Amino acid sequence: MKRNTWQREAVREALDATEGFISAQALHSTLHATGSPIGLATVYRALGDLATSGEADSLQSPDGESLYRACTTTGHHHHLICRNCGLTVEIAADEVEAWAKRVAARHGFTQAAHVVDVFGLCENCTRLAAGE
Amino acid sequence: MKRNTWQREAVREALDATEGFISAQALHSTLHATGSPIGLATVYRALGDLATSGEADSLQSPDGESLYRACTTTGHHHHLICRNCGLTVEIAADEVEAWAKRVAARHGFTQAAHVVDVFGLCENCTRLAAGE
DNA sequence: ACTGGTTTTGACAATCATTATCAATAAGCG
DNA sequence: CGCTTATTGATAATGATTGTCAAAACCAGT
Ligand SMILES: [Zn+2]
Ligand SMILES: [Zn+2]
Ligand SMILES: [Zn+2]
Ligand SMILES: [Zn+2]
Repeated sequence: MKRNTWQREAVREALDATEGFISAQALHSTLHATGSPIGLATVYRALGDLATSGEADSLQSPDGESLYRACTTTGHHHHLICRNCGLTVEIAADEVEAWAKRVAARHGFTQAAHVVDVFGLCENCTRLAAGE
Repeated sequence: MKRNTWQREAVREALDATEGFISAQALHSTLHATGSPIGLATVYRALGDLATSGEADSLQSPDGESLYRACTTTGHHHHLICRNCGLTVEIAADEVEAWAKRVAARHGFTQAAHVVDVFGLCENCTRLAAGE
């Protein structure tokens, strides 16, 4: 059976309090900074569980790190992510869903899943970059 | 200046001879298997260069490995990949390109790039899986 | 509230891919 | 052919993630 521990709750809350995607390492640091003695391995496990149960979304950063986020939208969706500050916008893209399904079917592929993410500079970060 | 070495050529050829995406480690093994004494670090460097120069495409496997492929299509495109045998189909997706541009603009994002990949089971692997 | 069986934790070791070092090697130019 | 310098490769270093396993924490049942 699945037990409730303050550690899991702490991870859930820390993730909720985070704007944008964050790595397991970074979340662990954040927790430590606030005085929590939670272990690193536990953070990894909790994030993995949250992702599996669908309570959190996960994706691979361009350099291969796993990033997590507590999403407000419950269903399947995608993300528009600022590569500088991490600001994230959730995107519903029926158009892309249909396309993915269609293209897989056309080539005889089954059990198709897809990775669709857009990375860019948000309005703020664009301004800041321009001011350089 | 950029020099030509048999090592770089060997990597290029091995990549050309490979159907589907392959990791640096795997390509290094393949090369060794054919008798080449090329070093692992060199394979990493060569693949990185090929990817940078646009001669090879790269993407992150679902578990975070960097995979490379010598693509026939020169321009920007995406992939439909068999997660079992690695068979890869190159896909042009103007529809998705337009969508990505549109969604970024709508939220004030600039310098938008995108990751769009479809993973599934190819026709063959689907048959094999069914026969289990 | 106490207890026992089971799950979870966490410090630490182990893995695994990738990158950094740096002395030895080999392109390419004259 | 020599010189200059980019490239190589054995190996160490890094860094994220996972495995280990005894100790601690849960929680259902008493
Ligand atoms: Zn930003
Ligand atoms: Zn989707
Ligand atoms: Zn296949
Ligand atoms: Zn595209």
